[in-house]
Amino acid sequence: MKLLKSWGATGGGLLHLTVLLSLAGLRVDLDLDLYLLPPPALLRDELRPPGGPARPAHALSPFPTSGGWGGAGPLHPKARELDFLGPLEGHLLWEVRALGVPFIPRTRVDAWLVHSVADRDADGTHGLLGATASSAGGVGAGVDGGSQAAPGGGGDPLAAEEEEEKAAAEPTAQVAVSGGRASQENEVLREKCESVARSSRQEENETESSQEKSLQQQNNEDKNKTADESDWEVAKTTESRKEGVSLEDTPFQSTISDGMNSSAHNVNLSQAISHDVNLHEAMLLSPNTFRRDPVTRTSQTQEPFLQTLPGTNLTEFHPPADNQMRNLTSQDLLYGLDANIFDEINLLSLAVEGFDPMEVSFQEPDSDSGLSLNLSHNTSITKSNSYSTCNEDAVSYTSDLKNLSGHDLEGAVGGYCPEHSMLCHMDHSYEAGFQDLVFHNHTYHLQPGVPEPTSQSFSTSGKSQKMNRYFNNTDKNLSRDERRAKALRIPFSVEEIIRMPVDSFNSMLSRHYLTDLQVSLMRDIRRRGKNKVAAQNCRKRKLDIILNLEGEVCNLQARKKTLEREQAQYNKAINIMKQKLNDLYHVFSRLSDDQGRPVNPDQYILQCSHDGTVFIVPKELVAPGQKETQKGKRKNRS
DNA sequence: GACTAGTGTCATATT
DNA sequence: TGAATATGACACTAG
Repeated sequence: MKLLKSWGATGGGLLHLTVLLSLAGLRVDLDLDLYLLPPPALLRDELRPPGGPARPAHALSPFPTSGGWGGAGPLHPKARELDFLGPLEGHLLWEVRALGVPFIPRTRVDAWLVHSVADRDADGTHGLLGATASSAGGVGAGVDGGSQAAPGGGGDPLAAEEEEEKAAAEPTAQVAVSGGRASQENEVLREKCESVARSSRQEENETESSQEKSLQQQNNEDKNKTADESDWEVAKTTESRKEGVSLEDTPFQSTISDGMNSSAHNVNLSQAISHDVNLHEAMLLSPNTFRRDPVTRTSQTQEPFLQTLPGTNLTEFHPPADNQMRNLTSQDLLYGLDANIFDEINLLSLAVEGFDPMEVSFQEPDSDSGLSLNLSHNTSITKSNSYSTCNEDAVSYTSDLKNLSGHDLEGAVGGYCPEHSMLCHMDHSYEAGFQDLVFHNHTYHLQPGVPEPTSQSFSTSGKSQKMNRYFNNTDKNLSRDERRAKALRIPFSVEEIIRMPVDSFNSMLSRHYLTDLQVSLMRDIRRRGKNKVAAQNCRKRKLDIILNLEGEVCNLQARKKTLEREQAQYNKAINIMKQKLNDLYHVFSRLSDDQGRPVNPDQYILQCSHDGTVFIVPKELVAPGQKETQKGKRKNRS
């Protein structure tokens, strides 16, 4: 459904914003023509009902108010720094609020918007998430909300309370509150809404026609839907002509509000929706519902809710790719603005004041690390029942849902989680564990099988086992550190964290806005990663040393064998030499002189010449040195 | 079920 | 002094 709003009377430059709204698994494309408004005071005077009371002071946001809307809501923390939303934040808030429909945040800016608008609804009677319709077709509510905090905005607080009570009690009468000058603008607005709604319905009808061809089973449902849409169109047109445009008065709005606040999702909810059903968003929306109503949470299941969406082919549902979703949010929401700025904002939002990534952490089911940060963040659903009482939590909560659902896990670590649709099939016991996971577990890893004693984490229940299995299945291809990094939304890959030089690592830590927890985890990842590599190298080195030692032993054994062989050969040669000498001595003993007498060995010696000739020489003819040599030889022979 | 190899991690020492 | 590296010890897992 596309709605077009324009503030013709207020004039100004045209700023076209396309806001992607998601409602109970229904994606609602809202085209907003926002004109740069005149100064807030002028706008308040122009749009506020004549004599309309300002909102009571107790409903003011605790956040610092912006200058753009005169206290309409808190500035995005990064908006203060970048000053990009100064002229826009109030307008955008107003537009979102004016729709009176649940707004599923996709980006930090979205979360902040939801948070801001919810904060503005501090009285608890309004709000985007499951709140009842804003008063006076949103116009009055928005203006009043903007004027309530305006310096010198005037108005009686008591009267404002009465007005709000009256509006809560008589929603239909709220239109009259915005009468007067606003009625003329409503008339113009109504015409534009009708024209855009017609074109939108035409597109939807075309889509339905295509689906009817392929999905014959849904024919009846589509026909009913078309009929219902016609009825809704007639009713809306008639009602609008009677009372002016009031988005909240449409069946769509009322149904949405009812659906958000209770388990009843009647058929009207599907009347104004497209067939592009996002089950993941439906899942995301469901916790909002049971978050507001725990009783309903336990009694309501997801599937019946989905089954109440006629024309929705759940079996053929294909969740949109995450990049598509991101494109839709980053482009549609901030269309016309510098995307780089908002990319930076999304990155910077990691360090947004009040946003604690630990809130999105989960218990590591299979980690054997003993490191436990044991942060004690008491953010809980019970505290978030009223967004106006837990502002920071509101932002964190929306972020948590995005994160855990896999939608916003597409950072450098982990990437897009294609299994996010699995969440849509979880029963509520699972969701309860999911809830515990989000809001009670503040450790990012834990000894496997060892329940966290101080945590109400899901690890201590059957739900937690389901959750563990889910994460094990979902991230089983990821390392523990990768899962941890993904849980903490660290915008760097584990490989980068480990591999980059220390200078680059430190500069990276200083350049980016990272929480202490993220920095700590990154350092742990880096330390563990390097130690892992070191351990691998160490083991490899140890193995190499062992192998080298084994090779050395083999070499030494071979050397020993060689030496033994050489020794044997030498011994053999020595024995041969001995044998020759013995033989020679035996010949020498048989020698005789010229008279035939045996030669006395004590008087003669054998002397070898250089040419091998052996002479028998009398000892008295041999030099003293030669005599000693001959004596030694004789001793050896003996 | 015991055993073993491989691996991750931590604590500590060394560079 | 801090970071990187090396290594022993322990726990866990898979075969």
